[in-house]
Amino acid sequence: MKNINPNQLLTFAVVARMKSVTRAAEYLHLGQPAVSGQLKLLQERVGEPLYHRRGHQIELTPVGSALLEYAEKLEHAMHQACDYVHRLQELDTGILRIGSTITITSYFLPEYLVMCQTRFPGIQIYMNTGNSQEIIDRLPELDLGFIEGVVKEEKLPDDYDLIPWRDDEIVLVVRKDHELVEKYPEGVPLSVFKEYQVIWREPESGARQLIEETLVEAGINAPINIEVMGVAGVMGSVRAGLGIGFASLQALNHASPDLVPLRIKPPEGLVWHLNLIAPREGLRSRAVQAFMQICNGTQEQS
Amino acid sequence: MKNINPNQLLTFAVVARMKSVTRAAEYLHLGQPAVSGQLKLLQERVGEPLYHRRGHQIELTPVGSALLEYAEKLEHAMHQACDYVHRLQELDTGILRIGSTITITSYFLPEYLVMCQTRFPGIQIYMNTGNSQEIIDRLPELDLGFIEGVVKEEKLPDDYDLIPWRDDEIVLVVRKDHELVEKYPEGVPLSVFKEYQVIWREPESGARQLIEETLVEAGINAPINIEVMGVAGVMGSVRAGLGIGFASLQALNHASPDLVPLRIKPPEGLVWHLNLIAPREGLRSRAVQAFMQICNGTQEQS
DNA sequence: ACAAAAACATCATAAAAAATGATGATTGAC
DNA sequence: GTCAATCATCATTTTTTATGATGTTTTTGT
Repeated sequence: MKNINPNQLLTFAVVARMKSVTRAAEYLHLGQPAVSGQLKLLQERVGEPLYHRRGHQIELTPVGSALLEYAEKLEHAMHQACDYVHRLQELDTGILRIGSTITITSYFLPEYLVMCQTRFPGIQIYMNTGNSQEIIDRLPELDLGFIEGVVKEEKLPDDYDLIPWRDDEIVLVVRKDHELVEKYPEGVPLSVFKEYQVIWREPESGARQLIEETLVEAGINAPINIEVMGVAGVMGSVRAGLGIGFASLQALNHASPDLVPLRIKPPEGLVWHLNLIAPREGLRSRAVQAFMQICNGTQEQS
Repeated sequence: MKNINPNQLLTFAVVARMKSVTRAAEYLHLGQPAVSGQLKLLQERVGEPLYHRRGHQIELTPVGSALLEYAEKLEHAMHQACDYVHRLQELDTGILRIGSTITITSYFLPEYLVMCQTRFPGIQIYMNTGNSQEIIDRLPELDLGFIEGVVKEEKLPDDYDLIPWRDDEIVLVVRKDHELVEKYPEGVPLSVFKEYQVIWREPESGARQLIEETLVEAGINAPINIEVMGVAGVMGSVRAGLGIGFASLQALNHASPDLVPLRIKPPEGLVWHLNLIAPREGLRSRAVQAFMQICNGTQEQS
């Protein structure tokens, strides 16, 4: 003999509440014989009658009403689950674990995070900051990663894609009164890194790595005397007159006006690419899809 | 698009717990593709992935583990319901609402009630005492009725049957020192009801109705001067010397030895029939079936 | 590093379950 | 007593679910 089927209990709960097979059937968008059949099966499996006809209505036996309590618990649990799924589909809930580098976290992401929170208040966002390698290592626990520069595809878990996001420019950061401002108003040559005291970022910094690669390509060997952690540290040192620094152009937008950006290696400048690491298409949660759309500026409306 | 199916959630719960599709399939006595298919459907309906393969194991996404909580609630509710049904089938639970007349309640049923409680401690018994008519009227709320004498079949709700249970004898009750004891040691004629002061039961009493019918048949017109409620009342009055009474022979078994029974209308005596009113075969709860078997003395062992 | 084994996905097909529509029986109302 | 409403039952069709075979990926053992 077969076991009890949850659907039969759910059907039974509706019938018991409505006290009518016909109305329960309507409620469930089914025909009346379908409901009758389910009830019959349920009673066979329970082994005794759960109700009997009392005129045009239906009356539960004691066993029936005892079973009803369990059926209603089941109904409640089922309702909760459906409700959760529904909220998920409406993006009224969800989790987004983002990993990103210091620079992106500080100067690029905030506006998108705000947009996401505003548009989908139900989505919980967890931020996780680290250098590119750390982010790649933590990918399995992340929904979305943001890094500067390219990563060899084979270094990514292969159900993740590297997707170009935005382009940005690395610029030299100098004090407004620095001689370079007058000397190279259109942009400085790479040689300045050899000729001036440079405030370097930490070795893992994407910006520093780009500069170093570029210098190697140009055959310039620049000494590294001063090294500070983070964009803010560089800016502080530059502002204090310790030397010249470099940073993402975006970072300069919100800096104090006594620092000015100078294009490096004119006329095209030192462009770098910010990339997004996301699960392959089809493996993305709705929250991820939503955030990616926000990042691409192509928001749809609900 | 279809809605979520409880079975899919239950399957998902097992897979998540086992962290393996294959082992979950074994646990559920299904093939592995069946489980894979259910999971696939569930994910389609939820709209995003719930897990991903991580080597040979399975790892839930955040949405997956959130949904798992609901799935486990569902599983728990389902388990409770199945458990209830199972206990029901083992008669470890159940309800028995019995209606019976005063006489049967007091002198016939107790031993069976004790047997039932001993054998099936989980069954709850509710007793309900009233005269035959009251019991018949309350049948819809009862599981089992016990009455004396016959009821016309058409007066019963037609999903109930009248089933002969035991035979009993109505006897005259007199004091040990009463003259009738010596005069009619083998049994008294009906005429004693006319010639002696009789303590009558209330008019609804089955025993009284049987006596009255018998007297009418015999053309004897007996005066009714004293009327008391219940067997115990009759016995008390007889013991006090107020007159003679009548009662079920069974009632005399447990009475004090200063009262003696005398057969009425020898040699066959005044036999009456105790009947049981039960739902039609197939409409009986397991508890009812069990109690009926106890009443018939044909107990099976578990 | 390579082969074998284990775990899961996918597909076409078979089996089982559920829904339907038609019909009959019972009940309550007028 | 007739009519309308409600539920049960049945044969049939539709839908759902499970299966067996096969392919892919990951781990394990040598």
